Amino acid sequence: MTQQDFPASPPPTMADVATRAGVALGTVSNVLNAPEKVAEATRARVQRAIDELGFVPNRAARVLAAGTSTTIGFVIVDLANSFFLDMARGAEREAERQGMNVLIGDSDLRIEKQRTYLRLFDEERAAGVLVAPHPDTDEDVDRARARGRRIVVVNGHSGLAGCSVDADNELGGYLAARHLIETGRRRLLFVGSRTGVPALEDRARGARRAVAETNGAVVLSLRETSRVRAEHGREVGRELATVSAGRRPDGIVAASDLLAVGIIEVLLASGVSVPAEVGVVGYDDNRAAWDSALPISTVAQPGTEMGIAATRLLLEELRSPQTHRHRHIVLEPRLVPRESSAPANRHPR
Amino acid sequence: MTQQDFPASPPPTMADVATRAGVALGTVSNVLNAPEKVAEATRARVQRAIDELGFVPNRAARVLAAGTSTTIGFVIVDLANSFFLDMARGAEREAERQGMNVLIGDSDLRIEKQRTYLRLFDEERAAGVLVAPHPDTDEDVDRARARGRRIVVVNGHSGLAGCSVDADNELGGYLAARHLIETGRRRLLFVGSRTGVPALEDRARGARRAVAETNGAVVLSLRETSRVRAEHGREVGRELATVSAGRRPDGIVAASDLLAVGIIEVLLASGVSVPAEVGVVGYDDNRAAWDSALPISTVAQPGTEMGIAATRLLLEELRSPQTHRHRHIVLEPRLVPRESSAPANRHPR
DNA sequence: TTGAAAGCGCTAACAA
DNA sequence: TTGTTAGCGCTTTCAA
Repeated sequence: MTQQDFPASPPPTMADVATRAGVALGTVSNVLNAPEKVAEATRARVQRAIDELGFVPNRAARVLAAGTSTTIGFVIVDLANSFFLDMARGAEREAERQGMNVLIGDSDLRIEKQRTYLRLFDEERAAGVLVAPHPDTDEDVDRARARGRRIVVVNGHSGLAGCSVDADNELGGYLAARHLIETGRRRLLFVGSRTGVPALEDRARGARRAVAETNGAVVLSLRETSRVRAEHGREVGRELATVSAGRRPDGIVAASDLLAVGIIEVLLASGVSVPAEVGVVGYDDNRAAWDSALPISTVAQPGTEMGIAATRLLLEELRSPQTHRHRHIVLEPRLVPRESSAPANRHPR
Repeated sequence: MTQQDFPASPPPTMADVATRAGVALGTVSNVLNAPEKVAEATRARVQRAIDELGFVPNRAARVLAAGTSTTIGFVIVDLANSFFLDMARGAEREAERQGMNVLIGDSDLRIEKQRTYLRLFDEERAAGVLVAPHPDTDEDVDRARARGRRIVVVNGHSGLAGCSVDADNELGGYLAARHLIETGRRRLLFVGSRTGVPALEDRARGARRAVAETNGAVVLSLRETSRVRAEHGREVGRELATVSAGRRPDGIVAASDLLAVGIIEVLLASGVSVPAEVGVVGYDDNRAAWDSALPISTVAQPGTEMGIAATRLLLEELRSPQTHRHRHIVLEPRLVPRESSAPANRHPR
């Protein structure tokens, strides 16, 4: 275990391999890219030279010469949210199946970092790009698309000039609200609505539809929040705790699990019983929200499926650019009932 | 919003920019890489041409010509484990500070995928590579290093010929065991030991040290498991549930949070009270383990700091290859006491 | 300060 | 089946 490294000699090139194997440069290239064009004996000899030299082809040169890459970039708004990680998993699985690689850039909720990675993949001439975008901006994606980059937007905003894959947020909101209604709640509150964020608007709309189906037996109000993290939930929780029980909502649809966590935390601390007095349903089935002492009912998003679908769309577009028509795929979420919305007539724990 | 894309004309090159701006190719390159060498008027003219054309430099060509890249690859064994995600976050933050980019390859616990990504970054001639490796293999990393690739191993195995950053697992095991002893436990069990996995051996050794300090007042036994996921914990839990209370361990150090989750789940379901009868401490502070109804005490790993340290080591090595001496950095974990190990004389909830 | 030209390592078309 | 060669788009001398 000596400290001395091998001298940093430049890595061997194809020319080195060719010399060593006593063949022409093009033959080495063929051994790598079209082995069937090379006689078995030659192939073996070249392969030996490759192994002996530890030759690793230079991808930059390959991309430059061939003008194509096998790398797909995935720009992800927030890897800590397991919904997005599921997408990445799905994308990688599908890409691998089709002989491509996925590299992940984590925007970490920052618009500048999203821009940085979009730009990076653009400069690298990635075959194509998947983006789970920051909610507050389309422009970077639009700009890259205008420059001819192939981009599929996952969980983004519709109406863009390209393929996209989304979850059915209207249905998710509907499922959550209907579940609360079915478990006996009559005064619903949707927390986390925000005009201008289509996903949240859709969820609120779905909740409204479920309420409308009751023909007035159930009422719904909306509460905006600036963001959808736990701290914003706590703020809402504090408000609710001051309301008299008779006027307080008895069913809450939160726009995210973390929001739900915050609300529940404060309610419980204030002596309001969840789910007996107030039922709460979150959104995302975020693993980071499983923190809560009380398991949170939630609407699980089809993350893995979305990643797979997006990758398929992208590869389809890359492989037949002329016949390709942009598509907009919508996948369905799934209600996951847990403790936080258990029926009021049941005694939890 | 027409379906018609812009015709897929090839992206503009530096030559196009040069022509449009009426300057030479090299001048455009200088505007991008050494603006101070170009007269202001020329610079502005070139910049205008760049903007008008929507020129994005081709990184493959740049890497090829310059022989250097600004991209760092990070091969991560399991992104779903928030410990590793924290490392990625740390690495990105530090890399960004130093003008580099980090791209993530998720091995997803599979050795072949780790190999694929190592190879990919090698082919791309990434400036350097960070690896949080799969526990069962060094060889791929060793091989790449032998070929002269600069690699820093994070949370890996020591004794490798290069820089590395690790958490102090011995200390972690010590902290967990001492905490249990201080909260009144006398018969400790370390679950998840496995010979051949240094991190786990170290934690067990730390636990042993804490017990040794009691001069016989506390005893420790070890229980191996094949893996450290929740299912393996459940198996152990079932065994413990059949043991009479007087002979059962009253303090458990689990090698992972998920292991702890599984153990606790079965114990509670079997009527064994946690933490009153058995105190449990997990390891990792994994967000995915916050699922548990009972918040798990744990040893939190310094993930972010490890990512930062690893990136610093890598960049230091890249920037001064000759004077560089490999280093092995060890960072300290931190005990996070929660419900699962609350003192026996306290009545939880 | 700007321009011209020689590669960087590879692919692919064509010749032998 | 194998060899030859012209680029791919950029950086980087070296001259002008």
